[in-house]
Amino acid sequence: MPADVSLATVAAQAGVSVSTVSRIVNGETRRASPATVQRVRDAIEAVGYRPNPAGRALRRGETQLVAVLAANLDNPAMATIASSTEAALREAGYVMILCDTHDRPELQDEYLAAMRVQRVGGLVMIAAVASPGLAEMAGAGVPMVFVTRRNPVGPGLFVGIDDRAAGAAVADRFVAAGCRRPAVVFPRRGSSASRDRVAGFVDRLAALGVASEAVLRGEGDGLSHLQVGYDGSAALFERADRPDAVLCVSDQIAYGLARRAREAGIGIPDPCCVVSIDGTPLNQWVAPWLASVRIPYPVYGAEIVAGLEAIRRGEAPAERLLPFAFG
Amino acid sequence: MPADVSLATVAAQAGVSVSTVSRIVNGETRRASPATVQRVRDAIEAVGYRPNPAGRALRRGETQLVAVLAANLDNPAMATIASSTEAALREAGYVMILCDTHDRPELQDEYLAAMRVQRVGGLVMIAAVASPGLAEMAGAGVPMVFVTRRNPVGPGLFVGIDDRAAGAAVADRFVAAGCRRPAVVFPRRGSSASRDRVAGFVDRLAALGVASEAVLRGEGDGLSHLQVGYDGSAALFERADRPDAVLCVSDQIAYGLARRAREAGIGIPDPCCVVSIDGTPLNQWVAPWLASVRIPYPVYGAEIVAGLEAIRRGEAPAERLLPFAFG
DNA sequence: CTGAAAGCGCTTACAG
DNA sequence: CTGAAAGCGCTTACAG
Repeated sequence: MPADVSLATVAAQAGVSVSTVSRIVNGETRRASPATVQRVRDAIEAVGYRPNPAGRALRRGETQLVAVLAANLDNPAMATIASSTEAALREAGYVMILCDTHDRPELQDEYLAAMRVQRVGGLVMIAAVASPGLAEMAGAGVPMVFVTRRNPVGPGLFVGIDDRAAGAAVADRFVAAGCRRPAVVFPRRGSSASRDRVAGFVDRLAALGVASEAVLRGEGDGLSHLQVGYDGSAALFERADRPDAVLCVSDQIAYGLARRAREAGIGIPDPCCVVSIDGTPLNQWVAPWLASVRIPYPVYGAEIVAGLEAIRRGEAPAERLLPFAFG
Repeated sequence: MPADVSLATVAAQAGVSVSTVSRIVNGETRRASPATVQRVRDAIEAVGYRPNPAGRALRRGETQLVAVLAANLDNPAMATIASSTEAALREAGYVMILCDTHDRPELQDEYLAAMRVQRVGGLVMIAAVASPGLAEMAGAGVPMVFVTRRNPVGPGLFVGIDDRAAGAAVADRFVAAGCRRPAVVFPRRGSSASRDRVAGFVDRLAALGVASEAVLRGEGDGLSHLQVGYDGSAALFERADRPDAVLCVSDQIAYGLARRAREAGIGIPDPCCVVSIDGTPLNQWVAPWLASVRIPYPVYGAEIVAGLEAIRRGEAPAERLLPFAFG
């Protein structure tokens, strides 16, 4: 229905000027008489008017578009964040542009530049990677929020969990369960999130009397956490003194580890229990043997949008740490 | 870098009019002298000019935006399609807007209307549902392609596989393997894809001597195929004459069935072998017991964009059926 | 081969 | 309380 109805159409229908209609469309109602407001609203309704975003964007120098740059949409956790962000943005009147950077700095920069040209009203970086353009962008005045991973090249609003605390919680559980040989599997070229989870785990174990050197570490390379888990756990399972409890810093790493365990004939959770940090719903279906720290990804969207709007209002960007829990 | 550089900036720099610059930017080079073309190109380079999409959209009445409406981004197959579509669109100079309809007609219509207002240059419907607005949209002249599910309310360009043939291929395999009690699990309120897979399976079995009545059917409700598999397989496993071979019309249904089998203490693939249609990479990691017909989702993106551009060129929309294979 | 001008739809000082 | 006018950046007949 809206296609050729412009402000002018409404103005003609209501018998007022386009200026007046524009003001009312934008909520500037107190400067108009109640009768006019009503007449204009009726006219809008009657002709089915919806503002043309191009006209508005041209004038304002900014669109209702918000770009989400995600490192890897094939990762279910990121797909869930993207999905919840989409819903929250829509709710708030924005439209989501989605870009998959494949964790590659050049591609991230290419997108960043393209989104600048598009005059997006905000930028959501899910697992951002360090890149020249990222630093530049921060200075451009576009509201930006960093999800899951902190801004690798500067300050910035962060939405995520307390990663150190999550790692520590797993350490507590292992010790409480009487595990004797804890291990952790993580990506070698890790993000702030991975690193913090590992550090929180190791530090808490140390505080509880397990020396850092006694904690086995399995590192894997590559973008795919499935592969990281598979590769990173290989050495652990070949040892004579195998671990009896392994922390995987993501669900996908746990899936990769499970495949390795299967091939090595090692049972999970007995004799080796596995805990991951993510807690994606899929676990219950395909990995019932897996215990997890559950991250509330479905609520990330709302937090991200709230953060974006806080920046837009000029508030000082404060971290938004969400609660996690075993489950 | 581009932010306040407009056609006028370039024109001043090159010492020509904006008309001339505009033409050259748009590839209209043969009407200009080679010297001018060169001068303008240098100027563009020098000032880092990139056309402002808002100005262009306002003038042309159409943007470089293409909207992808997906029924459920939490479904890995759809996430993979979305991801490959994003890459192909970017390659072709478009920008992807992503919307999650949650398989709900009202939400789909809301998005359709919003995308119309945005003046998107194309619409990609991944698993579209029937809705009033969908029929309307077809008449609006926006290029549209239907992925996975055919247009439920009319004609339209389809990108997918030959679903009947995929079902039939599974029937062939079951018969060749000497299975005696085949079954199929599918969503009760299914799409064209589900229905065709089931029909292809049943018809081929009939042709091979297994009467349609002898094929056990498990149906499940709801949007989640995980749940569909869990619910739909319950009755199958309670029977005295349990199936020895089950076709699940999607990977997720197979995951759901597996959970049920686990709880019922039934082994897979022995005594009951399971085949699904999807063949997502995750299978190898979390469901090594699962055989699949593999659908080449990573190439969907390129096909979708090719289809969009064919429509745009005014070609008659022909189906684009992609090859599938066991693996 | 090139440029001046109109107009896409919107917002916003400014004048009244 | 309301409107005329300018201008955001672009494209495209039209004139030369």
